[in-house]
Amino acid sequence: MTLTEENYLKALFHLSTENEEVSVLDLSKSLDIKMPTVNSMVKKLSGKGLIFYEKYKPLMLTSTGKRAAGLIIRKHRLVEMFLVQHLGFGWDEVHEIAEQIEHIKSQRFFDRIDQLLDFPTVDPHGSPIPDINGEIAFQNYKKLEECAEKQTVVFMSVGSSQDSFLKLIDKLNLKLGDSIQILEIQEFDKSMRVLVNNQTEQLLSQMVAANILVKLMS
Amino acid sequence: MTLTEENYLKALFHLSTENEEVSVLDLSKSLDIKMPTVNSMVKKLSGKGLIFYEKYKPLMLTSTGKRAAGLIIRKHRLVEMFLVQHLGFGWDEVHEIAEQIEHIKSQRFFDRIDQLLDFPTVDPHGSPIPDINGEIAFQNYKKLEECAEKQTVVFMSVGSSQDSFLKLIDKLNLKLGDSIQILEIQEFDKSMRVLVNNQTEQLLSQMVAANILVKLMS
DNA sequence: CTAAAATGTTAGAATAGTCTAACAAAAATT
DNA sequence: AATTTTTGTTAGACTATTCTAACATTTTAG
Repeated sequence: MTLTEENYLKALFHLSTENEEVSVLDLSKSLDIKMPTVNSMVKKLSGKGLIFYEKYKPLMLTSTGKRAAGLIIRKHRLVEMFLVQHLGFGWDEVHEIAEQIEHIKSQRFFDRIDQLLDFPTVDPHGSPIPDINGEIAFQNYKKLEECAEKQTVVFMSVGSSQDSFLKLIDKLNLKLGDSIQILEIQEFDKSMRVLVNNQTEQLLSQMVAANILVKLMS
Repeated sequence: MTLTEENYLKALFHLSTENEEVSVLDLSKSLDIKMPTVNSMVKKLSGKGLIFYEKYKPLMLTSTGKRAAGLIIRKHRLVEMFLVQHLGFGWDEVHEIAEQIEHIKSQRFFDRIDQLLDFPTVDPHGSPIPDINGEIAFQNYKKLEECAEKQTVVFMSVGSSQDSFLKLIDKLNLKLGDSIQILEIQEFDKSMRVLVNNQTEQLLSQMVAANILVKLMS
């Protein structure tokens, strides 16, 4: 498989997780590649048995395609974890580099990284790392936005990996694993006053709270 | 610069070190790419100011080209070192992977690896790692083949990175840094009986001795 | 339910990098 | 010096991936 094909599969996989149906236009926007190009590539991948394609119908990965995409995402996330844990990069700096390294052709290389990291199950953003079969674990997290006043939750993952969002979370001194107690929700703008790790108070806009994924305290 | 262009520069750099003059044919063989393709690529790189090119004349890198090639080789060798020291690969396994990772677009990535390795000056095969300006240190080593009986020398580098050669050196239990005392040279086939680290005796064919690079004991 | 808007497709062209076939120049050999 | 061999070049074609322009279908809105 070429680098280009891998990128199409990966994008389609991600879009399929986020939306019920994925259109050629969605894929086109997500890859920043014009529709006719996407159209022909989708046909090609359909010919290879990686995508179900019928004219004017939504796009879907076949099980082979899903597995292939999962394996690429696995590599991406392993690399991100490695970059953070062993090369000292910030979680806002690793995406671009992982985007390149994920295409390296060497199973052993990724196996070694997996081993070096002691077989992690999540990446630096809290996203699950697919297993060696490309199977991805379902994570049942809630958006902080949807939680009620007085609840205490644990920060498990982020809903966006946008640079500016990650940098903001850093600035707010929030880290994965932190406990968050919701002190007050403003009726006017749905912003939240929260207590982090029973120590520091922070004010979070609704937009930020929408991208903070949490689980309830067990 | 594209991956392809980088590979042409690197190959030309290596050939220039090995031979007085480098022809289009040499480059063609080294890259396993047909002459007409090489011819047009060389013209392109000449247009970019990386290669001096005149019809029917030997090929030469410009100083810009030399620097660019040096920087790619730097990345390659840093990565090889990393693969051996941190991911536990053997020195016979790292070339192919480094060949891919050397093209990653991220200065910081290689800077971090350099730092993690504590700024190494040689790669796992004893070859010098070019500095941040692509400048490569000259190494004045002798072929073991050319040394005389009774001399004691130190194994500093290998003259070939062929898989089969490296595996043989492993099998002979020879490592960079080992001392080698030449006990006897057979007149018939120029094979050498040597004493390694004052401990084990080995018999080395002339072909092996020709690819073992050494310095005299200081 | 028809018209407009959005989405999807086809056709044809562009670029990068590769090739083969044919020809040209330089080098080696006799 | 003439011929052969080796090396180098040109021309033209192919594949992968991209694009724009034109057209088609589906969906949405009045």
